[in-house]
Amino acid sequence: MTVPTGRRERKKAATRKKIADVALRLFLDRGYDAVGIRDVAAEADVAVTTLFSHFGSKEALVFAQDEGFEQRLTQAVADRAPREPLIPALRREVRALVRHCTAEGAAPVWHMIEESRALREYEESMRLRHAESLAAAIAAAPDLTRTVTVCRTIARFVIDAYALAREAAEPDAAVDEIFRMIEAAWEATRPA
Amino acid sequence: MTVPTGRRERKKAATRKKIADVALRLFLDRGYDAVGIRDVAAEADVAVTTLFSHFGSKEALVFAQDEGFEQRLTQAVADRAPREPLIPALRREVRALVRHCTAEGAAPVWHMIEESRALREYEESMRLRHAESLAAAIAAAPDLTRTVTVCRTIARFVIDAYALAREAAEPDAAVDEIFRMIEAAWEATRPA
DNA sequence: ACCGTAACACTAACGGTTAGCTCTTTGAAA
DNA sequence: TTTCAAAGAGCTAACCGTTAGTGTTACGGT
Repeated sequence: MTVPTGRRERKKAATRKKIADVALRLFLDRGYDAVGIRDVAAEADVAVTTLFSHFGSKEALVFAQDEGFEQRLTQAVADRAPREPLIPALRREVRALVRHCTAEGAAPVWHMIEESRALREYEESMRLRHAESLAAAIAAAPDLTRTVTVCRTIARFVIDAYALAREAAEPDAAVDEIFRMIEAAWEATRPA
Repeated sequence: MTVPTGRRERKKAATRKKIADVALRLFLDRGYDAVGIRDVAAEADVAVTTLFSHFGSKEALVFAQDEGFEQRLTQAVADRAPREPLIPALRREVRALVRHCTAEGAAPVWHMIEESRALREYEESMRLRHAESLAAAIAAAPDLTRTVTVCRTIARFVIDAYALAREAAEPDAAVDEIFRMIEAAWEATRPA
């Protein structure tokens, strides 16, 4: 076992962070499409291949910050207080996530994402992965006995709520409105 | 106004069809990733630029067949019998769509789609567009008075149902199970 | 018969991504 | 301490999807 004080890991993390920071700065500065991978690599003073060893694609550079998004949702399910109902816990977490990305400073980034088709597609694909994780977390909760299909369905609905509320004129109200629907859908699956 | 008997249009349609057919054959034969755009163009005896004037991307070649998917959903909403409730009409249509693509002959194509990351992402993106169209159709129905957010939410749920049922072990049963949830969600939004 | 234009073709390039190989650093076994 | 294997990083060169630029042909409306 290696003690977590690796110097390698620190260097690697530093390189990764530097690339992500440089990339975001350039993208916001000149526009996502106007900045090439080679530009980012040059400005971060790394080789193109190094950049791709840290990030799977150009789009991934933009979403490097919001890692843990996935974890927050699954933990909201797993870390509930005993017997706390599922849907309110998820609503609370989704509201927090929506607030986080409709906050002041985040506006330029989300604007950029909506502008670029590639970034939109990448985020949609990310959301699906998150939905799968969430479905697994719901299925694993010992106090919730539902079919696999129900778990996957509710997970998708929750992710939809996040996506839709973010785009709504009044995000908080939209979260409430959509979660009333999700609550009803969940209740309809209560086993006899 | 032009009479629809143009020879040009027939030729164009023939070229388009030939490209799509050749592409699908090659993809199923050698695998999606192993076949390049230049291969398809050469085999269909057209220039690469011609191919791209008919199809927006390599992925679009695969989905050339299922055009009208979008229309079927929006028409299921618009063409309801007077006072026919929304959700059963949508369930009927979704069931038909799911059956259509879980039928015998379609299996190799869907297998190919699930294998390729690019194709999966493309289809997800397509589904989102379909959800937006469906939301517009629901919002435009004169007998359904709901907020914009509710319309968009229900539309997403319906598209989710389609996607999830397709992957389920028993697609028909999954459609029923998910639509019970959607029905409940929709009822919860009934105005006082 | 004539003209405008839509379809198609060709070349060349751009930009994301990867393969192949080398060099250096680092952590740990000998 | 010395040595070694592996991981990080680099370079070159290429592949592949996609597009711009520029003609050329053939059809349809007048």
